[in-house]
Amino acid sequence: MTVNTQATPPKRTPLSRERVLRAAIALADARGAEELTMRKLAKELAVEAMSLYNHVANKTDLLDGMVNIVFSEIDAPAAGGDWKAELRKRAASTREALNRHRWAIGEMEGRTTHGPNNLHIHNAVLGCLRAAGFSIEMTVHAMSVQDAYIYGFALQQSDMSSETPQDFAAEAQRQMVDYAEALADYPHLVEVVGGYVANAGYDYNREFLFGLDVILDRLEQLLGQG
Amino acid sequence: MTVNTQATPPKRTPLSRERVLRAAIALADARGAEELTMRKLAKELAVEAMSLYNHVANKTDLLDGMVNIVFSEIDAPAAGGDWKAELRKRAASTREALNRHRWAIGEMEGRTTHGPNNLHIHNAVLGCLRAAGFSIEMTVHAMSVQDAYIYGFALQQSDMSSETPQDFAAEAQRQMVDYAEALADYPHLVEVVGGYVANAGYDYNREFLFGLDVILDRLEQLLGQG
DNA sequence: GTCTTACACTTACACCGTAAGTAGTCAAGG
DNA sequence: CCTTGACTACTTACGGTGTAAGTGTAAGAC
Repeated sequence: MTVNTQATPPKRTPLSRERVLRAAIALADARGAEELTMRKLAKELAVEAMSLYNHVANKTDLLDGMVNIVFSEIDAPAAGGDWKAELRKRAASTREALNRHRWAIGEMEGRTTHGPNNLHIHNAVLGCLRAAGFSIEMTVHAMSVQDAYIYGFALQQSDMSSETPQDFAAEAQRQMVDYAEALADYPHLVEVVGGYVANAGYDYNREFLFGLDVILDRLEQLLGQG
Repeated sequence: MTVNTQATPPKRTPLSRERVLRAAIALADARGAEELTMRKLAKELAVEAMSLYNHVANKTDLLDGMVNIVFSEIDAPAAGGDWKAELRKRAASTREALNRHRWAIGEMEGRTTHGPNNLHIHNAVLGCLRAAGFSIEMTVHAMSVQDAYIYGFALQQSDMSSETPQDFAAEAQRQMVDYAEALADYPHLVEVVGGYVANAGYDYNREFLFGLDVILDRLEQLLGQG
């Protein structure tokens, strides 16, 4: 005899779109995008797969909702302050969000519908650039180059298995051995990856910020001379 | 009675890894990555699905082979010449290749094995930068920022349905109508997309080259002062 | 009490990648 | 000539996928 005297099995909290999306993100974070299936997600929620369809229209809608939540984790830049600092903050928080949710970068590709949080961030970036004094035309250029860099960097990072500089160095050394027979064809890869990265390691964050400042510094020059 | 007097049905050319990969690329180019299935590919080759496995180990191997072919379409930069021009050529040909094969950018994500053509290009880029006088450390930075930008730009472009500036302008105007009720929340998007892009259009190639020169020009400055 | 609405359930289907086994073709060795 | 053995294309089958369609039931409205 259980404590539960008042009928009904253990009393499960009801499903909701929010709960479904959160669980989906947790599952994708933990096990990767290809492991996110309607059946496995349902099991995680102690429910049958088809029940999910009472809260999301289909799997694409599920992914749209998940991506929208990821965008909510990005800091929108403020207009009128130190524009470079604001844009750096936005870039860093974007990278961090895409880093927390590795699957997201892949799911954004080819998506034609942009969620409200995505629009909100981009509106803020445009506002920040305009307030800094960029012309409309230059604002378009500036946002375009930043976005390409930020997402591209996240994409690159998702290609690499190793995370910390030490891991990366170890991985680089392992690959040097694996590919040994072919390395004669790639002398510069040997020099750079084998002779430098394998020792110094590769700090994603430092690397990201360096490239970001390459872009922001040049944009600042163009702003001054425009 | 056909001309074929010598027995055997129409005499089909035998399968080969090359033929399988080419057909797979053609199918993915024409109908998108998600339409590329072993069965549909087999049908395209007038063969049964399982026959493909005599020439590719599995679907991942198929995709690896396809990606490797895409990399073969990229111009490797020469070392010792005008390094900015060489790297511009490499960047442009990469963008063009990823543009011809929209599915490729998505299939490169998360792939840990790099094909020989990929290694060849990156070796050449490193060689070009080293010959231009960059330190090893700066060479790593320089390649990293360029790669992120190039792939990121391709990723962004794959998100947009429209191709030509005119198409883009039309699309922008259509979206302005669709989202009309929410636009009050995004004044800067309205200004830039509605007031400028919708009229002037958006030239991907011009945009790409502008951002690329932002990066290359700043790298040149850093080379001079380093 | 009855009716409506919401939502989780079951069943079913067409499609996927691919493991396993079968059969036809074609070149080399006798 | 026939035999053999290697290829390679075939058939069948399995467990997985997203989701259409229909069923059952519990809570709230009158």
